[in-house]
Amino acid sequence: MTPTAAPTTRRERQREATFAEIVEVSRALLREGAELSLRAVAGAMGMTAPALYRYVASYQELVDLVAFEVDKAATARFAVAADAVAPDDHVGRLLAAATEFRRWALANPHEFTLVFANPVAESACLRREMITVASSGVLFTDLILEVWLDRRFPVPALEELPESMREVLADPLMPAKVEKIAAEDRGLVWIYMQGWTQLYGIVALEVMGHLDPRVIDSGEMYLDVISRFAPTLGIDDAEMAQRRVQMRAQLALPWTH
Amino acid sequence: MTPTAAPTTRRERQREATFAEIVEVSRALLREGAELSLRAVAGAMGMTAPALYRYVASYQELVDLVAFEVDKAATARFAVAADAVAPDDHVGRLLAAATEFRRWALANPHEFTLVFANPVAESACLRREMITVASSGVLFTDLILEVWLDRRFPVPALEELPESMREVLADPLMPAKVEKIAAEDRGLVWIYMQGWTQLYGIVALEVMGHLDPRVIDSGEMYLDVISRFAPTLGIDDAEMAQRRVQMRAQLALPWTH
DNA sequence: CGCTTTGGTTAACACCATTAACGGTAAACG
DNA sequence: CGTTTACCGTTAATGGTGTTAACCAAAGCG
Repeated sequence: MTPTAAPTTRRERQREATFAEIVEVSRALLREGAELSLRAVAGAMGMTAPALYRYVASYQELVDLVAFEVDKAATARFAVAADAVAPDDHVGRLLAAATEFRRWALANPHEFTLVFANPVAESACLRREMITVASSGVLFTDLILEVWLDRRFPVPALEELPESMREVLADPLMPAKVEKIAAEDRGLVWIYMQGWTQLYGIVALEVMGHLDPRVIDSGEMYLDVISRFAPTLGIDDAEMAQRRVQMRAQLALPWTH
Repeated sequence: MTPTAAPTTRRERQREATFAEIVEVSRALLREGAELSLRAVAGAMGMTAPALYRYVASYQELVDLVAFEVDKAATARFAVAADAVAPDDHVGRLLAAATEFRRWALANPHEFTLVFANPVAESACLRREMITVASSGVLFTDLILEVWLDRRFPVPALEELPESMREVLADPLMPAKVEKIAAEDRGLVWIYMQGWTQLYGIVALEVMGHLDPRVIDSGEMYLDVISRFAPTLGIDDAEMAQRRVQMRAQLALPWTH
């Protein structure tokens, strides 16, 4: 999947195999509710804890690694949700991915917390760099770009943006895939950040439970957030009303308990 | 502060004293970066860990207790920030409190995470009930009510709200202080939830670091979120432009490192 | 074949929450 | 006032965590 070079030698092949197994077992562990621990991971693959230190430098590094992989796997789910929509319905694809993001987060709070509610400032540079290429980030930037290429909704000019943001938009750290966007259209990245803030906010709030449980279950606040942001993406009220009824179908939560 | 009854007897007085000390020491511990642990707390007050079980049932209960107290203390800071504004400038007071919320969160990520990024679903009922009377919640509902009593910005009628929300607004679980609001004006609670979602979203995102660091430092995205929500509170663009320059002064972060 | 590197082991350390058994002291009661 | 009792602390022990050190076997390589 991610061949850093040519892993020709047998040693390196086996090494990467067990490395992959470590991450995979870790994911399986916290998918079934257990919490990540070196001993548990090692035990699940017939090893003892200190052996893992031949592969990861510390527990935190394992967490970062798993977080990265979980993000990748989750993003794949968002993508299939988007691809279930007609390919020329770009707004529908974006909304489907967003709704699947919420659904996934509520169904897998552990994973969500691991990836999105773990302070990255404390983690090493490793995590920092990983986030700049976070799969979920590039997916959503892609989907928004897709919508914009279709609808050409107004995008703020660089001049009307906060001064300190211009250099950031010129070379954003966060996702990537910005090269596709012309310099004068970089205001689109600002809109992406706005949207990501909105989506992250409501989903994190719901996952953390800092909202009336009934509001969470109904998903109405989520729909409201999306609806209020819709005009920014060139979606008028009439269209959004229709989109809402579509989205409600996808809102249902597969409660695992 | 919270006399459940008459703590006349000497025993009960001393008991509540050490109880208060436990919470206080806990707060001091994680304020200086260390993380909460029964041993650390006990050690800091010249005791051994098992002794704490005379006061708290479990580690989780201590965490909940401390979280509640941290929220109370932080809310006090938000309140003084609001009170530093002219008492008839209700919007100014609300914005000052919100900005102080962000500043506090970024300066004390540990505390913020403890209070606002801890999944409450997993905690016992204790935590659940506490959140329904969370200090920060009642402060912000009060401030918004204050603005509304002054400006009477439009509030959605119950009929135009999502159907499932009506009973929630009639008797919301989250903050409190809803009794002040007439039944036909309960749409105001919906607006409060919208605003809280916005504020929580951007602040949590910044604290967790899932945003370009330069964007966080500048605070521009925070200002943008507030600005986009302003019209809902009856703040027009011209006024908000003025408010922004006021807010930038308060934005500066007292980095402790 | 011998040497080295790699990948595992066990033992140990320091920390954590939690429980059980015990003791002293101070309040409460007759 | 004396006795009892309940409270508040202790130490000891259990089982969990990440992490390091010392050691050892096997695979790779000259």
